[in-house]
Amino acid sequence: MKTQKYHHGNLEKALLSAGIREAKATGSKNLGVNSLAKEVNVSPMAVYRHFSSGEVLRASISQQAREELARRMIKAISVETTVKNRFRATGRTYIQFALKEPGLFAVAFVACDEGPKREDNPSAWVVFHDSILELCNAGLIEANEVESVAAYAWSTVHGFATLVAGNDPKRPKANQNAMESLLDRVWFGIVKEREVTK
Amino acid sequence: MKTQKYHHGNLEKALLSAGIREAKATGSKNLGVNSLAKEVNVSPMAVYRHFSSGEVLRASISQQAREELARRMIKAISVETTVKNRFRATGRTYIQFALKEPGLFAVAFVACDEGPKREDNPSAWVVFHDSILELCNAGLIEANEVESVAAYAWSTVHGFATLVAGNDPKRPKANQNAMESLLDRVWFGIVKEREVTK
DNA sequence: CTAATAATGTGTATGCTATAAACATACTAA
DNA sequence: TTAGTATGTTTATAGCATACACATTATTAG
Repeated sequence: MKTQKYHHGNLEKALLSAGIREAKATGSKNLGVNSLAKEVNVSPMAVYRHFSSGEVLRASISQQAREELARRMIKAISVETTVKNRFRATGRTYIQFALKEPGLFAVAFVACDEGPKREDNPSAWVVFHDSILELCNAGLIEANEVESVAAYAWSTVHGFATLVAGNDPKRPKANQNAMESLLDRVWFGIVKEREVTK
Repeated sequence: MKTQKYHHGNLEKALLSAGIREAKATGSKNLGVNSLAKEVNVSPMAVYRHFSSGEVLRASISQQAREELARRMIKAISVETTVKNRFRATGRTYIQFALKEPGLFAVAFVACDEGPKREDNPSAWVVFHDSILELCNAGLIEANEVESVAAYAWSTVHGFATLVAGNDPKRPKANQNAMESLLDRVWFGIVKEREVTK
């Protein structure tokens, strides 16, 4: 057996996995080069063969976290049958992600200047935006409203998720009712008076 | 003249001021114990006479930033004459704070576990919440809606501010129109169909 | 007023982190 | 096989937070 072979095999993936594991457990703490290197039984400098800096490593972990969110959104959408429900499912999934995986969520959306700015694949933003284009195609909103609706709905859901995932004592109560009530209000903010007048 | 006196005079306040200055300039970078100590011409260890750790120092700087936001909200409210406009002014001020002072905004709302959790004074949250209680007293929303409206409106405004202050390429356009359009939608999400039916 | 004490500063030492440079090993392709 | 490339390790440097010992000033009690 060559348990301790010189070359790791797939250090890059191992580091990202370790990062995700740590993020789930403790959020953005413990995502340093040294601690992650130790976690995968490799010397700290080995990390730099795969990531040009600790910041870049963390940016990649962050991207992985966002892509995990996007996958959950896609899965949630797939079982819905109406455009309105698909849209709503993206928001619900986003908030539930923050509730179930607060550490991952925190890592996913830290502001980071670094990183090669690769596009997330899949991208939560794209999934979300597409669900709004669907609303437009279905005639529920006007074409010239798409961007403002996107900014509004994304802001609300992201803000709520941030608050419930955080540890602020003033954070909103994070139960199912509060979430659905929020999504109700988002919907009213999107359709404005149209729904009630028609 | 005793320019270089042994005791500083008011090191605590000087450190907080230096922190706010740095935050305005570069956000949460450069808020380390050493760099702030150097900025006020004092040895690093002197900092610990006033803050038990670097984290506590940063938490205090963060609190100062939030209080600055609260003061701007109070000022903005003071010139408005209707409950609706006062409410709207809190949201507008919040977003403009993020636009004009992105570094300060970032520092104000970093999730921090540390710090003695003193109440902000004045508190942006309290100012905002009070403006919603005013909506209730004016009969624009029901008493049992206050908390859900607060969570919703705070989430939307906070989320939008976070996005426009950040450097995400997907961030919403940060112009005056986008902000007012967002505030319009928030209002529809609050009053739902009541305004159009009455 | 003076001496003890508390408050607030400095200097030095330790251990942690990031990362540069040089060297070692393993994989791959001519 | 052997040269070259990819991927590790070791060692060294520099910065940061912070403990500990000591210095200076401010305050307060006798």
